[in-house]
Amino acid sequence: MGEDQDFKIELFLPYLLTMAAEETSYSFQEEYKERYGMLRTEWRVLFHLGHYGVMTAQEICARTKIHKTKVSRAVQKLTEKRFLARTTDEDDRRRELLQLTKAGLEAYRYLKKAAERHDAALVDLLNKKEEKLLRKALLKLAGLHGKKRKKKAEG
Amino acid sequence: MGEDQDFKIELFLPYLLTMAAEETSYSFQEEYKERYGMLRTEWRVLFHLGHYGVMTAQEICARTKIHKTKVSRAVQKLTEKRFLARTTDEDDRRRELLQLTKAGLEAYRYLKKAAERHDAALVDLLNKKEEKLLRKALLKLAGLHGKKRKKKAEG
DNA sequence: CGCTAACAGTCGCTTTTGTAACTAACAAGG
DNA sequence: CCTTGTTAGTTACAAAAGCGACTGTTAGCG
Repeated sequence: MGEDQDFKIELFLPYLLTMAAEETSYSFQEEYKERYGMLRTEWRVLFHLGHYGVMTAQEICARTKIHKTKVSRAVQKLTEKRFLARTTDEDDRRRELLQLTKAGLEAYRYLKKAAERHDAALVDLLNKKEEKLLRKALLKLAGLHGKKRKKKAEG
Repeated sequence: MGEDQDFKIELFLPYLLTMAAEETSYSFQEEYKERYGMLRTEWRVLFHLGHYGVMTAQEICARTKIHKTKVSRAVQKLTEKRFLARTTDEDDRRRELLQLTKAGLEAYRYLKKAAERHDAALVDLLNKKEEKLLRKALLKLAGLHGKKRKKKAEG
């Protein structure tokens, strides 16, 4: 028992990714939590709206892979905070067009800058080659890569 | 509004890491969830005990950075499942020595193999260089690279 | 039209987490 | 021995996530 030499959990990719994600998210999380009382999903929704402009909840779901109930609740919270405004799409009354308010846009700009700072601090731990390959590999693993998946020759 | 070209959330490391972690954890999660009704923390505790042998909850906390209440609850669940046995350390009656039962050890062996399979499938998406640098970079970002374990016999 | 299916988004309930306060055991100084 | 402080682990309660079922709207089809 103990100390098998073969397979260590510390090198298991999902484990390693989770650890790295939690570790690196922590300090940035403080910013949006303390300054704006936001949760992670709220920050993500805010960021997407700031970045892409008007979107529906469904489009945010598709892009982030966050479940629709979670997005729905984040949109509620952001609305309460007066960071976003919702209007029914008159061409399809099921849809709601989401858009940041002025205050939301300000928060977005502030947090974007903060994110850039945090990202730079992290990149600082790596060398150029590592950074480049890391982002590339992560895009692949996250399934956010353009369909570059190699298909296995099937029978 | 929309489409700034400078900074994309998709390239923000904490975001990318979280996405990759969630994506890659999903399929493996099914295994321990469906087969053993385990939660993620339970699997991690099980794995550490299987890998390192007898440990206390506190040692698991230190190694995994999981909060002690979460570990405590995972230990409870694993005990209910008869996957681990606890004995008070008579040299320090605050401490509890945790050890896998036979059933726990079986589950550990099964899940370790499953983890190896999942890891291999992920590595398959990358090339050799990417894989090597990815793990190295992740260890750094996760703050786990300090502990270079010696090959010395276990003591 | 009237029916059924699909979709956008919300609500309610249960499970999990986070946080702080708690118990019990040790340790060190007087 | 007592006091005070620290550590291992648990418990209680509130916040958040997960998941199914619900409302209202559109789309397709006979």
